[in-house]
Amino acid sequence: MGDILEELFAKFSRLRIFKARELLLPDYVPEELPHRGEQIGQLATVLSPAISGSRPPNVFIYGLTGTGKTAVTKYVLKRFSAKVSDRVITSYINCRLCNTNYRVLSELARSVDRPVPFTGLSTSEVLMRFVNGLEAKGKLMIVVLDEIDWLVKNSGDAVLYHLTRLNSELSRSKLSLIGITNDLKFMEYLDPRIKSGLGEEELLFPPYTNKELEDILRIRAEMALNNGVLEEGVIPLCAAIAARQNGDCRLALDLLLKAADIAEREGAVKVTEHHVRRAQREIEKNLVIDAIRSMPLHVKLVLLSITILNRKGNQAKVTTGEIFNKYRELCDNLGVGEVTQRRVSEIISELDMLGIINARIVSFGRYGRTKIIRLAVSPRSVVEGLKTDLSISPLLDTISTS
DNA sequence: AATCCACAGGAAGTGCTGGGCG
DNA sequence: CGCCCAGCACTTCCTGTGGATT
Repeated sequence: MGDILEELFAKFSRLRIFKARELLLPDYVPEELPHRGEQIGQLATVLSPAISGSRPPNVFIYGLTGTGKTAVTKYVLKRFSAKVSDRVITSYINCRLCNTNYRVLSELARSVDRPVPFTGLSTSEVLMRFVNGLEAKGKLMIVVLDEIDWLVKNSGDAVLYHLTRLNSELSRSKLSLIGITNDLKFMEYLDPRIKSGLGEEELLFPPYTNKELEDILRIRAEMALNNGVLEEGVIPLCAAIAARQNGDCRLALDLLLKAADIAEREGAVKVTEHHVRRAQREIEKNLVIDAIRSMPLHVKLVLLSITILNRKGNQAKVTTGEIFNKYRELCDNLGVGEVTQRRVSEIISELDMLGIINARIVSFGRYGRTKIIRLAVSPRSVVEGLKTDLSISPLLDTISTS
C-alpha cells in the first residue's frame, strides 16, 4: 500500500519538475537573448549590407566559452535569412567537428548543392566544386566558422587563405566569413594576410556577470520548469559556479538541467542546492570519461601508467622517463608493440592540454630536464573511462587487487 | 665557465585506412 | 584496374635548454 503510494508520488513528481525539458538543452536557441542586445546590434549592423545585396565585411568574433557567441550569431543569421533568403545562403560550420580543410570545404560544397564524397578527392578539387556551385547560385553566401582555432591548429590556414581571397575570383556571387573563437590569442599566430582579410570587423563578447547569469537562468527556468520546483538558492548557485568559470552560460544552463534531471530521477519534489553540487560533479566526471573513451590505445596506456604511478604514492617525482618505463611494462603485459618515447612525450602534452593531467617542465640541473606529471582527475574516473576498452581491462583487474 | 643530463619539441617522412577517379 | 587523395598515428632525426656538477 505504501509502495503504491510511493510509486504514484514518484510518477507525479516526475511530471512536476519539467514543463519543457528541451528548452534547457545546449543547442536550443531561445527567442530572446537577454544581456546580449549590444552584441546582436553590432553584428546586425555589420551584416546589414546583405539586405541590399552587397557583401558585408568579414567578421571575427571572440570571447570565452559560453559567452553567447554562437547563440548570437545563429540568432542574427536566422533573422537575416528569414528576410533575404532569396539572395543569401548561410552556412554554419563547427570546426571542432569539421576540423580539417577537406571537411570544411566539403561542408561548404554541400550547402551550395554540390555534395562531395567525404574522402577521395583532392582539397583543391573540392574547392573548385564549391566555387562553381556558388557561382551557379549567384548569391551572397555567409559562412560561419565556429571554433575556427580548431581548424587552424589541426589543418593549418590554407583554406582560410583561399576563402578570404575568394571574392576576387567570384563574379556572380559573393562570400562573407564569420569566424568565431574562444582563443583570445588566436589572431596572433595567424598569417598576417589572413588576419587582415578575416578581421575586417571584430567583435568581443564579454563574459556574463553573476547577475546576468541569474537573470538568464530565471527566464529559462520559468519556461522549462514548473513553478516552485526550484529551491531558493539553486539559481544563484548555478550562476555562481558558472561565473567562476569565466561566466560560462552554457555551463550554468547545463548545471540547472542536470540538477533537475537528478532531482527528477530521485522523484524529489524540489531541486535543491545539493542536486546542483552533484550535477557539477557529474558534469566534470562525464567530460573526463567521454574524453578517455575515445582515446587511441596508446594514449590510454600512457594515461593508465600515469594513474598507476600517481597512486603508488611516489608523489612529486613522476617524470616522462618513469612513465615511459611503466608504459613499456604495460605493453609487455599485453603483448602489444610500443611507441617511441617521442610519441609518449607528445601524448603527455595532449593529455595536459585536455586537462586530464598537469605537466610542468622542471630542470634537475645535472640530472636533466624533464616534465613532472600529476593526474588532475580522480583515478576512479580514469578507471571508469578505461574499463569499456576490452583490450586493456585485464590490466585494470590486476591493478585494483594489488 | 664549461659540461652534460634527460628530456622538450620541431620537421619531415612512413605506412595504413578508406575512399575517390577515369 | 592502377593510381591518386586526405587523415591519422606514429617514427626518425634533429636541435634546444635550465641548471647542478665538474
